[in-house]
This record gives sequence, structure tokens and C-alpha cells, in this order.
Amino acid sequence: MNPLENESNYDAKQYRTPDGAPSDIIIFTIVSREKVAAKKALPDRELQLLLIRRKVWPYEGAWALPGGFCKESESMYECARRELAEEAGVQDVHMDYLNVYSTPGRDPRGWIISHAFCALVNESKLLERRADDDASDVRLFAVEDALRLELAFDHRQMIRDALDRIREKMLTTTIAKEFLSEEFTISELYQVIQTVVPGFEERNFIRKITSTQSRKGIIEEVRDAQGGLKLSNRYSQRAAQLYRFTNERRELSIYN
Amino acid sequence: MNPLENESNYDAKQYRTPDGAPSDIIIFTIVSREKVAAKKALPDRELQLLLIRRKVWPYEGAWALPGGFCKESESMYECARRELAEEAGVQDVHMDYLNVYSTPGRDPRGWIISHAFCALVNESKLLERRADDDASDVRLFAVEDALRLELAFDHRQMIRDALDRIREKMLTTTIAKEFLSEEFTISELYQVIQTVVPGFEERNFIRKITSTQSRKGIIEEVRDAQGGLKLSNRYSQRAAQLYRFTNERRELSIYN
DNA sequence: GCAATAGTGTCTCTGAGACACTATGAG
DNA sequence: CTCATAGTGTCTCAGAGACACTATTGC
Repeated sequence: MNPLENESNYDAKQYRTPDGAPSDIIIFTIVSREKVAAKKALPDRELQLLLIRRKVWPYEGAWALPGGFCKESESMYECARRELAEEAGVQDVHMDYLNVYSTPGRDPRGWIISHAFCALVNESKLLERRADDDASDVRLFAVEDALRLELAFDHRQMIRDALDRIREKMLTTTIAKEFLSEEFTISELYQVIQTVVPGFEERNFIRKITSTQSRKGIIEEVRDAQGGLKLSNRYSQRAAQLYRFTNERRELSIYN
Repeated sequence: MNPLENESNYDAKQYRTPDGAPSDIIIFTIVSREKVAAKKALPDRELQLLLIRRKVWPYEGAWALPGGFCKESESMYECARRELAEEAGVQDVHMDYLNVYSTPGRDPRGWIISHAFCALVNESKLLERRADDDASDVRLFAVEDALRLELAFDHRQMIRDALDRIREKMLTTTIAKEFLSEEFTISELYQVIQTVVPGFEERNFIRKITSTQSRKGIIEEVRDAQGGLKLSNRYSQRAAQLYRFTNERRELSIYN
């Protein structure tokens, strides 16, 4: 019963096998634009994603998600990390497995089962990248613009699924941190959430998130070496308290 | 740019391609046992899952999850449904995609990328099945017992992942309904949740779940044709109100 | 002063949590 | 009467939600 001694006559090639198992990566970022150079004000933020223009058949010339075929020596997750680095020049980012796409006929090259991953990247990570690539072939698009393009394969569906997913996770986990720097102000956090989840509105946001009782501290104030509270006046005349995420996780339940 | 006119010289077979893309299905059910035949009392409930004994190499004789190879003409989801019907005799059940398992070397037959699905089945669905199968080759195991077995492939990991998933979903969605009949009492619901999530405890469960204000009615009382409240005395002398799930979905958030 | 962001005071009302209490009805 | 389950009364205190108010500081 040792599985390694293949004394059986099993031969994978007697069956029809898939023609490939690629990964496709939806890379989201939030791009900030200062409103007016001279004034201190909260920036406009926009959710964008990265697409590349295909150079080969099929869908030659169309915009598509970065991705590529998995090798026998790697897992799908490793494949996605490799493609993310190779095609988008992005490393060390939060990445989640999203879904499998296997509808027959989804790829004209044959029987190809694709695995979508969803990466959340801080804007600064993509700025390093820009220099490497020909801007006409690798570009960031606002999410709504991307969904209006003629995309390759079933990539529009993948993007829609990814959007649903990050909207849910934005509210139920602390992935907002992937879009923020280590230390942030409450209004930055609020803006990030609103950028991803358009309907989000909490009038008393600052009080709810900083009331430590029931919330059990998913964020905490940043203090300097002397133990004083660390402030920032990046966006305002009046300095704002800086916060960071703790490692606490809130257990959510519909039953309490 | 029509993707269907393959004027390119693309040939999938010039690359190493996977040797198969199977699905594996973790089928959970909750089995009730009456305590004492004579008395009315809440049953003991236990979370169980279905395993089959492998008849062929590799892992011949070992217990494994039901599942099998995907065909070119079907999606992974369709494959899982087909295998669920063929191997476990179970149809029309709630099934979720769980994860992809692609670690190199996970299957001695070759490069095989497996897709795990998680099915929640009412006990009654499996009773129909039992007659069809040889009980020694298809069996329900208590989850803890299953995890102690020497399982084929990486099926132990799949089961652990599935457990984590249904524990989370039990608390954040209304999947409890998959284990209950259409109409149920509050204590049945409470028992089901506790069976899946051992640490779950809410002293005032009945009040919280029936207070419609903040909860926005995920369940509602069942009424008979005359509009009277429908009761059940299956488990108790004092009849208990019957409830059913509505189609409401609670939006959960860590931010409010 | 104004503008823009940051943060507080204070009110009401709901609900969470605890726990003792009552209700029902077969054996 | 007892037992097991079903459900209520009542208390306290936290916090949700609303909205007007004060605070800070460059220009």
C-alpha cells in the first residue's frame, strides 16, 4: 500500500488531460491624486487594476489580466506569485486565491482550467514597477473603465468576482491595511473603505472604530519613542492621530 | 482578432500539461440520535463526513474523499456534482467550492491538480443512499475519527480546510438551514450551530435571534393556514414555536 | 477672519448579558 | 409531583445613531 511503488499499470495519458492550468491575477491598487497642489486636503482616491495587452493569439491586442501557465514544479499559488513578479514586476504582496474558471470552451487554445488570484497592492509598490514596462502594454485602469473594455477570455467575469470578494473582505477583515501605509489616520482608513465599497457610510466612524470596548482594538494609536501620541498633519492643519492595525481579528457572527 | 480562427501555430502539447484535474468532495452531515426511545428529549447530534475506501492504486484500501477526474465537456463544479451523485448517490445539495490543491508531488500518479468542494447534506438525503452501497466501502465517520485515519493524498488537509470554512460560514451565513428541515425550533438551530462550532454559546439565544429589530429577520415564525402560530412538540411536552429561514442576508462588518 | 479637517458633548433608544422566574404537559 | 424543554421579567450598562458643537492652524 505504499503509494510510491507504482506497480500498477496506471497511465495518465490514456485519458484526455487538460491542456494547461494557468493562473490569472487581479491586481488592485488605490491611486491617490492630490486635489490642488497648494492646499492641504484629502486626496481623491480611485480603485484601479492592472491589465496587460496581449501580444499573441488568442485575443491578440486585447487587454487581459496578467498570468500564465503553471509549471509541474510549482503550486498554483507559487505560479501566481511568479507571474505577478514577471509580468507586473510586483513582489511580496497580499494575495488570495479567488476561484477556478473551467467552463468548457472558455479558452480557444483547448481545455484550459484557469485559477484566479486577487492581489492588493499599495500604490507605492506599483510606482517602482512603472519604469520597467512599456506603458502602452501594461496599464492601470479604473475598475469601471476596465469592465467596459473588451477583455480576453472570461477575464471580465473574474474581475467582477474579485470585486465582490474584496468588497466583502474590506468590511469583514482588515485587508484595508494592504492599501494603507503602516501608520494611517482615521480619515485615510475611511476613504479607503469608501473607495472600495461605494455605499459605505458611517457618520460616527471615528468613535466606533476607536471605542475599544466591544471592538477589542483592531487598531491602536501609534506612539513615539517617548510614549507621546504620534500625529500627522499631512492632510490638515489640525494634526490627526495616527493609528496602526493590531493583529486582533474580530469574529463575526449573524447570531450575536 | 477572432479567437476562434486559430491561424496561429499554438500547440498545447509542446508544453508539459497536467495529468488530470479531479474534484474531491467533503460531504458533511449532522446525524441525530435519540437519547432514550421512551422520552421526549433533544437528540445528540454529531458532525459526520462521508469517505469511501479506495479500490485501486494509489492508496489502495485507504479511506478517501469521494471525487474523480474532470471531463473536457464539464466545468469543475459539474464534475463535483456528477461525482457526488455517482460515488455517494447524493443529488441536489448545497455545494461550495473550497480550494485548489496543487502542491507538487501531492499525487503519485503525476501532476494532478485537485479541486475540493464542500457539500452540506441533510441526514435524510443520506438515508436514501445507504441501500445502494456496500456499507464497508462507503461510510460516514465522525469528523474527529476521520481526521485520525490514514487518509489518501492530502485529503486530511482538505477536511481540515473544509471544517474551518463551514465553521466560519455557520456563524456568518444561514447555511445552518442545510442541516435542518424547512421548519425547525430554536433549540434545533442552536444545537446545529453548536455541533458545527463547538465553542458556540449564547445564553439568551432565543431572544437575540427572535428580536427582529437589529437582526432584520433572518428567521420568521411559521404560521398555519388560519394564520395561527405553528408549534411542534417533537422534543418537549411544552410545544415550541417553529421557525423558517427567510431570504434575508445580514451584511456583516467589523466597522459597525 | 476663512477653510478644511479633526475630534467632542450630549441626548435617546436599542439591545447585550445575566439570571431568576414562570409555562407546559406526559408519565 | 417531577422532569425536560420552552419561554419571560427585569435589571444594568455599553454602544449605535444623530447632530450640533469645539479645536487646530496655514493662509
